[in-house]
Amino acid sequence: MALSHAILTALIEDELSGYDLAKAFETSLGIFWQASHQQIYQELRKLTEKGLLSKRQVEQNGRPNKILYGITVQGRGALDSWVFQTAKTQPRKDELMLKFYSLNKSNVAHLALEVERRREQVMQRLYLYEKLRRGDYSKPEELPLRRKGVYLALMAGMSEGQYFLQWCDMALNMLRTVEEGDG
Amino acid sequence: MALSHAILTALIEDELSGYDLAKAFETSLGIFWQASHQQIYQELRKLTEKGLLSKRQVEQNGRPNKILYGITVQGRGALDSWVFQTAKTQPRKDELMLKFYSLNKSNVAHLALEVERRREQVMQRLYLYEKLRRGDYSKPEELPLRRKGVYLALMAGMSEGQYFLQWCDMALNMLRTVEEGDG
DNA sequence: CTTTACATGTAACTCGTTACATGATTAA
DNA sequence: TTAATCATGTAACGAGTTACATGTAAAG
Repeated sequence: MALSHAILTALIEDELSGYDLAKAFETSLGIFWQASHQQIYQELRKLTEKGLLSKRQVEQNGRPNKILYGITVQGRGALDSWVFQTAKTQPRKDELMLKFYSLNKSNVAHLALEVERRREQVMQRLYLYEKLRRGDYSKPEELPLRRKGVYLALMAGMSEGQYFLQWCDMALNMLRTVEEGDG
Repeated sequence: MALSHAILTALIEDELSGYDLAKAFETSLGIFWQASHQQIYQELRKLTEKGLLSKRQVEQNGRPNKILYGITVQGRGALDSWVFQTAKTQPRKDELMLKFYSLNKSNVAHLALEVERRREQVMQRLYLYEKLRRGDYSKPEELPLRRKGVYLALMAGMSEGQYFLQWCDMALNMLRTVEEGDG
């Protein structure tokens, strides 16, 4: 049930459209939560029906009109009490890692390729996070409290990425040694 | 659709029951994939219907009879070709990290507590992984190829856990400073 | 002329969780 | 006698993905 809370979280400081939210899930919010626009629009409807969000149409010229959603008083209440509920450990799933349990002579080259591809993706994410860090989060000590929280999430995302890059290098080394030795 | 492949993966070397599989998802396989027994039994039925698994009853005395599942020739084929399909990046979701975007004076103490609890859970996982590493994976160079793959997954799980412990320490430090400063 | 960005939705389906359901054996 | 381990399932619901559906404007 955390998508609803992720959306409420995104609306703490600004009113956003469904489209804006979809982008937010690709950037800063996206460090630890993602959602497709299809999921977002359905959830926005539910949250509005429950009175946790308000909506208003915004006319635009040269562009499609949009609907801006804002968090209501009840919405803030729901978000605040959610923070106090104990989060259960998020299951960690990764298809690529699962594939390594099937490592054999015929797929070792392919898996090396997939690791390289994934390494590239993680590098791009890290580049994005680094821009955020240098931008709004360059002086963490001086940030208001809420932003310090976002900073901590950003740091978690960055160090996870950095460890992954190190793992990639080790794995690629091992895979190449195996390929040469067997190949 | 990866649960089916996770199950096939677990059966590469041994025949296992649904119950055994549930345990496997809590230990070595569980590093990067988890599933409940309810999910497992349903998936076993589907895989058997598709001819990717075979099953046989095993009579036991003093214990309930069990059903052992084994991978069929078609099952191995499906697993092998799955490895060659490009894995899409697994979305990374974490409710606890999401909560940090709502950090404020009234919840800072609670979030510190949740971080401590999570730290403890991760420590326990690391302890389990360390036992595995010292056991079957103490000499990675000498492992057969498939086991080298499992070793790499294990290393990924371990370094992810270790980064997380470091992050916890940094986060707890920051949260305590804030509590003192504001409290 | 083609792609990207802007903008919002529905329908069908699959995946995953929670609750329900049962029952024997062993260790504390 | 209480909890843990062994052992297998169904039903209902909620979460998430994929496919379908439409249309304008700006940039290359």
